[in-house]
Order: sequence, then C-alpha cells, then structure tokens
Amino acid sequence: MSLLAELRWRGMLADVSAGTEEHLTQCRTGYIGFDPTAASLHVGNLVQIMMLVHFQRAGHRPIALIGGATALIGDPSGKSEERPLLDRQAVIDNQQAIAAQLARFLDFSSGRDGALLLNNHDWLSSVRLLDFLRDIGKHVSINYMMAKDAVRNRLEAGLSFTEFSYQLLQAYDFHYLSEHYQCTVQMGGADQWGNITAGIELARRLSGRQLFALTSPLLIRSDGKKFGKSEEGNIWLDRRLTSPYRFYQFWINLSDEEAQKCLRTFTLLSQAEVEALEQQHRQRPEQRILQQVLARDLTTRVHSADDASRAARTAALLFGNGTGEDLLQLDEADFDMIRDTLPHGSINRSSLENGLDIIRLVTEETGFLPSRSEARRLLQSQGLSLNKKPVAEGQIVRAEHLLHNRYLLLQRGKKNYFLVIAD
RNA sequence: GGGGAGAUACCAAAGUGGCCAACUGGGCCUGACUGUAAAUCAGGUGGCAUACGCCUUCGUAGGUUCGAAUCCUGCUCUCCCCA
Repeated sequence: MSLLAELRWRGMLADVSAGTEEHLTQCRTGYIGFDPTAASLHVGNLVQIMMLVHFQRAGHRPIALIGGATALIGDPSGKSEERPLLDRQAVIDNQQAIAAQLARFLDFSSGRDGALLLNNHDWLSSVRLLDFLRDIGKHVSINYMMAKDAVRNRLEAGLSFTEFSYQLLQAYDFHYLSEHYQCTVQMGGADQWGNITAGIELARRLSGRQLFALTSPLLIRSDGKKFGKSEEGNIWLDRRLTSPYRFYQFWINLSDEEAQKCLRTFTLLSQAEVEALEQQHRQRPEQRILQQVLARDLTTRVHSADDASRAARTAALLFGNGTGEDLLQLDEADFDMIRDTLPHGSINRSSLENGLDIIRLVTEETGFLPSRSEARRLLQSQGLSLNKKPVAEGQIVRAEHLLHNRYLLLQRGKKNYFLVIAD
C-alpha cells in the first residue's frame, strides 16, 4: 500500500501538495520538525512520530529534526498571543531529552532508508544576519508572509518581529535539508501548512527545486477540545512527568469515538485488524476492547511491555471489583505491585493508633488533596472513599482500617486512586 | 512625538462607592444514569473555620473615605488612531 493510501484510511491526511503522490512512487527523504519547547514530547507529538514511522515503513528515509534553533524563536502558529522566550539552557536540556525519545520510534540503522536525527541549531546558529537578509529575505515578500493564517490571526493581539520571522527560519530549514540531504518532503500537523509551504516557495526561488508537503489533521476530542490534555494537563511520554499507569489510564478513558480514531492513528494494526476489533467492540461495548488494545499497545511502545502489564493488572484490581469486601481479597503481593504504579504517600503508623480525622489524613498527612476546603467539599458531595467505601465528614481513621496492616486505599471520585502506606 | 481605549479569578466577560469572594458563559471537580463510554441532568469551583465568622484577591504602589474592584495620583504593560 502506498504511503498516501495508508495515511488516508487511517484518517491521518489533511493537506497534500500538488504532485506528491507521483513524487512518492520512488524512494524519497522527508522530515518533520520537533521544537524542544518542553522537557518531553507528549501524546500530541506522537501523531507526527507515527507519520515518520509510516514514511519509513513505506520505504522512504525519515529525518527527525530537532528545532534547537527555532525553539529559541517561538512558533506563533496556533498561538493566540506572544510567548515569552525560552531560556537557552532549558532548550539545550530539552533537546537532549527529546532526541532520546525520538530515537525509540524510528530505525536509525544505516541502510538507504535509515532514519536521521538532526538539529537545526547546527546550521541556523552560524547564519550571519546580513547574509540571511540578502540571500534569503530578499526572496520572500512581506505580503506573502502576512497572508499566512498564523500571522493574520495575530495582527490584533500583537506579534513580535521575532515570532513573525519564524516561518522564514522553518522555510530555510526545508531548503537547507533539500540541498544537503536530498530531502524533498516535509510533513507535520495541519497548523504547520503555512510554514511548510513557505519552505516550498523559498526553495523554488532559491534553487528551482520542487518540494512537497503533506499534513495530518489536528487531533481533537469529540467535544472539540484539544487532544492529549487531561485534568492534570499534558500527557507526557516521560515517565517522570506522566507515570506509565496514568499514561495507560489516559487511553482506557477515551470515549468509543476517540478510541476508534486513535487506534488508526497511533497503532500499526492493519485495516482488517482494526475493523475486526471494532466489530468485537460493538458486540460487547462494556468490555472496552478498543481502549484496552490501545492502552496496551501504546504503553508497551512508549514505556515497556512490563509497564503495560503492571498498569493493566493494577487497573483490573482497582476497577474489576466493586465493593470494599472484594478489596479484602487482594493479597499483599497485589498491594506491593499497586504501590509502585499508583500515586502514593506514607504516614506514621502511630498517628493512626490514636485515630486521625479523615480531612487531616487526605491533606497535610499525605498530600492527596491540596486543601482542607477541597476535602470538605468532596466529603459533602460523597466524592471521597476509603477502601472503596464512601466516607462521611468527621470520619476517624484508625489502625484497624489498614489493609494487611499496612495500606489505606483512598479515592477521589471513581477514577483517582491514592495509596497510603503506613510505616 | 501627539491623541484615545484598556488591565477583574483557569479562560472569556459583567460589575463604576456599601446588597462583591465578586453576575454570566466555557473549562474543571463531584454526584445520578452507564460500559472506567457518549449524551443528559444536579451540585460545586480563593484560603481557614463544625459553625457565627475571619483572612487574602479585581495590573502595581500610594491616597481620599466610616467604607473602594469601583473615586484620585504615580508607575508598569497592552491595543487603536495620528505624526
């Protein structure tokens, strides 16, 4: 199956520049840029990573470009207002972390289609201002740059020259890669279309070379909100920022519609396999097969098979049994596993001997909830449970509440668990 | 350089001397219903306090007043128009 056909059935194709289909009938080189604006990539970036993966599987050579230089400038695309500049050292730290993450997903072996990892800081940092203005700037009109959506949308709110110039840097990258790496295709999210076509235009004027573009639709949730953000913010690929368990739960909690889309976008399952799973799901929706497969597959690829099994077993223990009685069936080994996957806090056993008010337990003693008011509100709305039983205001927690003489299982609402370990 | 408008809680946006911890919408949290789904409905959403209530918050620093998000002054920042 051709790359475009593959991306098309997966719903990963938004815009394609003229002639791309024909161009891709031969082995080509293509790139996607990742600006190191944070210490980790997140699930939103995973779409672009998968584009590169498909590109490589179709026999082409992918370049993952770290935007070490462009991150210092700031991309105005999709931003409603000017961003503060990132600290130089932060960008350096970020790019190392992100390079390591990217390396997990592509095959960097030396063959003809072996992936490359480059950093635009390597060439942009040494470009001299006057040279840039004379050699590059002269080929691009302000009128052209102003017409880009990313710029137009910002004319009211304000846009610094720095961010305005971003598209020129990205355009230069594309041109540079075409000169030095025979890179003829740039991919990215739909919001990058303006920046990408700027590169096509620049290369055409500078070298007469024809370059190509394809973009993926921006993933949005069924309610129209940005995908990959949950209550706590971004879902990161770094386990220190988003634990494997929470990462797993993120996928489990997707709606049916989202899960269908994500299965196509984020896994490498074939069309036949995806459709078979959807068929199964329709027969037994309560088993949440799509979500299970998705969570297992992604947690395995982003973290490890071991992390995925752990998360799955923990979830099965917590969500499988409804009542507090069942909880008593869990043995110590179960808890030993759970304590590594769930957020947890510890408490001094002696403070339980005398009895501890539930509010104190969940706030200052363990840090599960941020304030006493919050705790009180939850108690009043029946939203806080201890060992899977709702607790009321004024509840005193004692040593006999400890499971296996060691653990307390706290819950905010249905899905947010917190384990207290008594030492 | 000159003139005008503005800065309110996570976001948007009311409020123009006491009834304002601050209308409303979105978001978020919790509950009901369910399949750890969607849709829907209900409640909540600065901190401390069981509670009466107390404390901090309307760009920032002062001032007027019994009393200010609301009036005055300085400062910072943003947008618009003219040069």
